[in-house]
Amino acid sequence: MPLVIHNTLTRRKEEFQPLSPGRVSLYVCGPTVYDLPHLGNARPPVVFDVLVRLLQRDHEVTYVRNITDVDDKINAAARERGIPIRVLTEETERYYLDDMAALNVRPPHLAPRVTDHIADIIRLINRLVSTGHAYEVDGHVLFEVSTFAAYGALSGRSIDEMIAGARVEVAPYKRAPQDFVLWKPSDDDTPGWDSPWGRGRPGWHIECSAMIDHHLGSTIDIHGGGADLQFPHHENEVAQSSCANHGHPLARYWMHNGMLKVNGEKMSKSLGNFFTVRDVLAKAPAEAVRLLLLSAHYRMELDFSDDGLAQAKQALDRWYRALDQAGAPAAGAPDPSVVAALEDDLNTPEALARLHALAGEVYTAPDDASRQAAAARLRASAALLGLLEGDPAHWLRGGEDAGLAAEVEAAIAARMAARKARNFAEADRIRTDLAARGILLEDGAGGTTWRKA
RNA sequence: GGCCGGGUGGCAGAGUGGUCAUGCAGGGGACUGCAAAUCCCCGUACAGCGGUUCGAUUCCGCUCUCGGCCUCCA
Repeated sequence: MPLVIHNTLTRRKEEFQPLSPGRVSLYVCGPTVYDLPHLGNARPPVVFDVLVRLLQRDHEVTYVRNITDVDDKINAAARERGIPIRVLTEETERYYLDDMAALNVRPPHLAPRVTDHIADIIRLINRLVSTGHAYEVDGHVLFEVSTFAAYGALSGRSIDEMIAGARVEVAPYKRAPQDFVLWKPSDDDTPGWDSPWGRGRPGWHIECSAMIDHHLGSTIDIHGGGADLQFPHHENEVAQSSCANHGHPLARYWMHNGMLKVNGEKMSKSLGNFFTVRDVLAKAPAEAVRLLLLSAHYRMELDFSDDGLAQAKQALDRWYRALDQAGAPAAGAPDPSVVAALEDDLNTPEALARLHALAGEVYTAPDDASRQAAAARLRASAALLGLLEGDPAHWLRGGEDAGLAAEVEAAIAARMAARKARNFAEADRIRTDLAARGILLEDGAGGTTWRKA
């Protein structure tokens, strides 16, 4: 089955064909590092991590996710905290990478920083100025939107509509209200770099165009990001890059993930209704958080709730228990049904339903051999989603607390003896005591096993 | 106001022009000394109103409603 992707450019599903067979270039907009990432910020990395895992089965993937470390919000945050900008951005980048690692997001192949690409940005702007797509006014360089006929194609809006919207910033130096900044002057207290237009810093959108151009070339296969970036960010990227590259399209497939919501509203810094990834990791296992983020289709909105988190944990309990019962998992191949679900525009809910079916096969297997085969398929299938890669015993019984394990085993033995003697009051007392400490016993055909609640 | 995307059983959440999602919760049963786990069975769900059709939750139109973007945003 071929991979099918919903392309924002055409608003329909299309069969994915990379520009060069067997090779895929992917760019996803990364974080602006001024504050701890919230759960909504984690959705694109998790979603596109699954895409990369899927693509890597038969493609050589080059995945770039930038770090934006030049931005006015960064400047403001650093000023507020009274720390150097560099300290803030490095600290925040560290937090971001740690949080993503906790969510089992594999690092991208390249994670370029804007500060390392100022020269590329200046060169790109120069190309736009010299070809008449950008103009300089008082140290500002602006992109002249009217020079790009296809402007609005990605986000599906016309310039007329946007002007009618009248919320576009109308700065006196702009030739037209929809023109946007490529370069702006910096005062002495603001980070800046020397340029043909004086000391200044890049505008918001140009960085991505410059880094894509530098690392991946003029046309990439897939560009991803949050739906809220579709306009103006991605629209402006398209305009800049196309105009700087003789009309070559920036990306052939655009993918946008839906917003994470809290109580029906978009989770966002400005609304203040956000949970940082750290907040959430404090109350649920990281893998449950990852599962929750994959429990709705990536293009749909996803309402975050503690109940959803609890359900995700329950599902993992069931799956890990299946793996645990099957013994040491052998290497396996993913189940075709899971692959097919993911190849259908990353239908993770369907894939998760298949995982439940595979777990059922483990539980109903007639013999050890078929049970292990089913478990191997479950594990390999889940790995495409970045799930069930941990040790089942660790998930169910916790870390290497040998003392606890020995103690529980001793209690289980004592209970077994009481049961043999038909002293059920004593047996139940032992079980109840353990339950009070969060240890649950499960009597199976092969003896009694235990797990943490 | 303009543009875009949703409204599916108690909840979460896929999908389809004509017997099935799936998970959680709930009910019944099996197993068990009892639990837990697991297995089996169980729900006239597709916002409303029209239309197309032999047949629509699925296609079309309208209405209501929720959210996103249009300003920083993943």
